[in-house]
Amino acid sequence: MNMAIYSGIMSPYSIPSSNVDHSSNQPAEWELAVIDLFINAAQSAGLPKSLGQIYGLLFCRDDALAMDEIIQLLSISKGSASQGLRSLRQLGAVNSQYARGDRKERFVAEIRLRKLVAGFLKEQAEPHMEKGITRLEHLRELLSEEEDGDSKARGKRRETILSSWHRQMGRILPWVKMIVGKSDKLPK
Amino acid sequence: MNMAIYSGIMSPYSIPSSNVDHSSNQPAEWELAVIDLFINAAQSAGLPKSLGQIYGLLFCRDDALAMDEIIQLLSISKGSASQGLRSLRQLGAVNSQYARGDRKERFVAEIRLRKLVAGFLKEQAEPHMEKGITRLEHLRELLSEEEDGDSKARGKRRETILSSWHRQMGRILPWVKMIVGKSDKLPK
DNA sequence: CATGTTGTTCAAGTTTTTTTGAACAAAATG
DNA sequence: CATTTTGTTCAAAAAAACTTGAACAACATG
Repeated sequence: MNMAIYSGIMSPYSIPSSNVDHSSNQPAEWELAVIDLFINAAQSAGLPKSLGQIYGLLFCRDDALAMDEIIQLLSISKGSASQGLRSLRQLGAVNSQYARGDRKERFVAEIRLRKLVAGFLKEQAEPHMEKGITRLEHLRELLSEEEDGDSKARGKRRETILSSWHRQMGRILPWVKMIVGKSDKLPK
Repeated sequence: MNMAIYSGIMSPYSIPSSNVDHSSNQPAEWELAVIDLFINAAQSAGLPKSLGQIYGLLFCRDDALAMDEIIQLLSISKGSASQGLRSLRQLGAVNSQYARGDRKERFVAEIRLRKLVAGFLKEQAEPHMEKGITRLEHLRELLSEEEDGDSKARGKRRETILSSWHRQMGRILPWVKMIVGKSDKLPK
């Protein structure tokens, strides 16, 4: 860690006045508001709070942050930070860098909405569509085993509806990506 | 509970034997599979399991079901049924009917995907977009109070990005409705 | 208006999800 | 290769979400 800064003779809390320590600046009020905004966004997207928190912090900063800085700034545990960052990376919401001569991995937020949406769809929506196919097949199997009668006929009608829904939902995803993709560069 | 059905003495509410009691038919195997499918769909949309369960059951049936039938068929509590049905109605996923001369409210599933998606967006997505506006305003306020400097400038850049995202997300919703709206009648 | 039926509410119980932190692994350093 | 730094894992604790059921409200019926 930053032994040079915190250990030794210097009192633990003294900050070299000439050298502002960007990384452990406590979040400004507006940053806390942004973090809060992302906490809410995450939760409404069915993602854990800590994901929103971490992403929000990184979103606010210009410089990449290391894990220990994130832990300190957000007062979260090592475990949450590690797992949270892994999920965010998987979602494509965070990218990591290695500064040369530095052992720490540092993280920056992906701020292109297109990428964020694409990652979310790929990780969240697509798996469900996949699972949907399997389930529909299972349903067809069960129906084929059913003895002829009202129930079976009714089941077949339902299977038709579900297939149609599945098809239509599948159509939406590419469109969403496309619409968000447009004007990714901030318009003015 | 269904005293009328199960106890012999009270005749007024007994059901004529010639009339098959559709409503308390235990779900067929394929129906259980459909219910399970909706349980999963609900959970992946961030809705409670019981919503999926109830909707799934109604989706399978041609005839409207009363609350006590739902409770019996799914083995859930009165409370869950009542609250679940309320949420489903609010989402526009279920409609209720009153048969003449019957005190019970009976429920049927809305199966037009267009309506389902519209209801979901209206109840889930739109509120978040609204809240987003408020939060962005709050952020602007905080920033206007901030003293000039790097932090404020950075905050303003972030505010610009968030506004742009908000605008773009707002654009998606109508499109989704439109795309799903098309070919609502099952193609083929 | 007493009674039985239907539906709602909400505190308490249950289940599920998320977070924590200590133990462990990996990798750089001297 | 012993030590220090960095990062992961996972069992247990904490928190959040969901379900239950008993008490209550509303209302029709006789």
